[in-house]
Amino acid sequence: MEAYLAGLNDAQRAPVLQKDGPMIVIAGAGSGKTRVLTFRIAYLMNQGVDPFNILALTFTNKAAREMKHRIAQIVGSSEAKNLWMGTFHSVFAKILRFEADKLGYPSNFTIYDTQDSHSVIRAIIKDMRLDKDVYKYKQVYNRISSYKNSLITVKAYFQNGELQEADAMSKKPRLGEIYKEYVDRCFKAGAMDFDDLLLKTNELLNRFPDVLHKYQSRFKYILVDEYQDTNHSQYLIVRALSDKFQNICVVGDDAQSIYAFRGANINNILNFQKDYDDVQMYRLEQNYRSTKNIVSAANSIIDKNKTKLDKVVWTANDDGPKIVVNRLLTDGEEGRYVASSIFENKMQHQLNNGDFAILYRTNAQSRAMEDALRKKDIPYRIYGGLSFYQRKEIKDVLSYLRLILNPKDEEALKRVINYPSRGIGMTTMDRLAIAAKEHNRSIFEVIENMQNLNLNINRGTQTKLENFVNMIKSFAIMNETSDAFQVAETVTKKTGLVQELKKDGTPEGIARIENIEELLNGIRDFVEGQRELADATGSLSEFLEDVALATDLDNDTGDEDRVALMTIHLAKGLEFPYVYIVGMEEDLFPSAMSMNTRSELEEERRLFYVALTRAEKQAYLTYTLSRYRWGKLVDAEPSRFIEEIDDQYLELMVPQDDYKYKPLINTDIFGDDVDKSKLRQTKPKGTPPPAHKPSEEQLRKLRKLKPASQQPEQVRNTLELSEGNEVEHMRFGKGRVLKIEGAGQDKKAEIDFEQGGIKKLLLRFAKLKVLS
DNA sequence: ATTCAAAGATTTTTT
DNA sequence: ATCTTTGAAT
Repeated sequence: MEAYLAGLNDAQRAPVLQKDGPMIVIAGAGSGKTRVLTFRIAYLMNQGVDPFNILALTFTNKAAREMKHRIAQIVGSSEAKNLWMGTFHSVFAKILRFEADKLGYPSNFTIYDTQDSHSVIRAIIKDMRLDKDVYKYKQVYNRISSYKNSLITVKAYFQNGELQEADAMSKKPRLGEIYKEYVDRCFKAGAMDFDDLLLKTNELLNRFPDVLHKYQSRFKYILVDEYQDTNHSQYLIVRALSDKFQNICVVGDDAQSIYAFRGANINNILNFQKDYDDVQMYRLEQNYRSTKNIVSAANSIIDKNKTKLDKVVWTANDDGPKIVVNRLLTDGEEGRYVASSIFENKMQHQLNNGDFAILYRTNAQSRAMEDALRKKDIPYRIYGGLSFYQRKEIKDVLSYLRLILNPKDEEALKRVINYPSRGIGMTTMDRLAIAAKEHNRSIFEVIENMQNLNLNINRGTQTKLENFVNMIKSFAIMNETSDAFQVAETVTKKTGLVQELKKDGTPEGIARIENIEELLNGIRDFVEGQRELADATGSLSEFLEDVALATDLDNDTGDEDRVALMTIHLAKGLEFPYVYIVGMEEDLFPSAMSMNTRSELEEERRLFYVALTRAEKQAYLTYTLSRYRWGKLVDAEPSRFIEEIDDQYLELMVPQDDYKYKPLINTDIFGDDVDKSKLRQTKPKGTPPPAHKPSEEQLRKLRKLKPASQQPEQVRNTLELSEGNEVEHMRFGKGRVLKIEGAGQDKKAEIDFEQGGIKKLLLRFAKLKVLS
């Protein structure tokens, strides 16, 4: 037996050594599942399997890179290079580019990000003259996205009366039309959205048996990480590809399924054994990551969920300190507490910044944490949120680059045709759009053939349009002989983008120029990096593909020592010695939007489970009494999840009783060492105040001095309803569609509560019971 | 066509 | 509180 296998325990070794056949590995948090995957691939290669025949699908590109790296250490880098590894999206984007012509797409198709998709849908809703308050673009997009992830094409949609009825019920009878138009526009623009990358892969494999056969034969061994978070579309791809050899290994943890909102289907993992013959099931239950306290606390939480596989996670590690729970006055104070605590821990235990993570439910919570860390001079890095590539100035540059490769890319065109302004206004664009539709050509092509098309556009504007098209064409010619960096540099110079920002002169403008410079540096690094790879050249198309599918995490070099700030979703798969979970409050975590059904609430609970199990040595939970939301100070109450943890694992730090009654005259009472001169240095604009100083009104609220009659009535719209033996938690409000899931069965109902109110709800609910 | 100010919406989570 | 959209003025 290979020497490296000695580093595995028995449970881990078993799935590594089973070379062939379908298998599922249920891997508890911190049980070394990445190790198993890595060693399994290495073992396969040592057994003579050509890396060319192995496909490994991971959750992030970073995970793929790291795994590849570790495999390279075992089997040698020249061998490891040939492995197919990456996210579903990146792997199948590559395949789709190769096979694009079969589906009628150009091989250099654009990948629309969510922003682009939103913009297309908004345009459609506008063009169809629909009420944008009824047809909210985000809702429409989500709906379309979920159709695509369930493989419901436009055609299938119109054949399915139930779906149409459901959309009509929610007052969107024309959703199908929007869907059709959206798909048409994307196709005409030579663009695929994220969901298309999976949907079109399915289409490719279904419609072309020879293509299916080719990839089936190629991928003799398939491994899927984080299988609990695959959606139906991904599931079908995996099934199709593994059908020939059935050498399929999926790894996952049902307790960590947190992407149902994105279409992930937990049944994929629960039902895996039914999908293949003779499935071997392995369980990894020993946790190597966390202390006993953390593992036990996490177990006590997940125990509250009803839908789960039987699994007992345990650890041989020390007890460790208890989980510290702390109550703070406001989100500002929460930030200061976390920052001080990190500082103290660092001093006391001689730790690095990188040993700490602050996790939160929503991106908006990062602000308070940032402010506090900055004041304490603790370096941090925020992951996710508005990523670098989504910033306006960066998207502008990228749009030019996209247009060079794919002139049909309408979203890119719209973005830059008049930025910097060239005197091409909305009127002109409207006329071009109409002509494009009429002749079934892209706007770019219409401009190219303006002379022959008899457009109602004056001579001067025509010249401007010609100039624009010629500029893009000249870039395209340059692109044939130059690398991504050279092209991008020329674009920023020739288009006048940077000059425009320089003219602006504001600090924001300067920051944007710096961002563009950073982008150029990034492209240069990318080009150099690509040149070291065998099958890459550093071309523009390679760069754009990388950008479209890269996440913040993927770009993390990890060479800087910083505290990590991220949402819990982003933290999946990561681990840190010290973890702070902030904002443990009702309506925030669990989110107010996720309390309608038990399954949603259970997903929130799994999310909390994920958060807690990121911690190796110690976890901290914080909640506040009031928090700024929508610019207002809103009362908060502790999350039910805190109560759900067995008390024996917790250490409750209740602040001194009189704490909140102290007069809040200035920030000094927080014991904060506010150096005001420094604050001015760090804030370029020179305006912002040191800390949130509460207004008189807020003070009253904090001290609860308000007369009872003036206090806003606390709306407690949580209700427990019994149905059979089940108790459902639910919330409702006026005009809100309430989902009710029946106990363990498939009955589902959606009622529109136009009137709201408890009495009415009960009445309506009674009716519902009769109906269902 | 461009710019500026007022009004209005907005917070779940992401490839 | 912040970001986006809309309308009016230039």
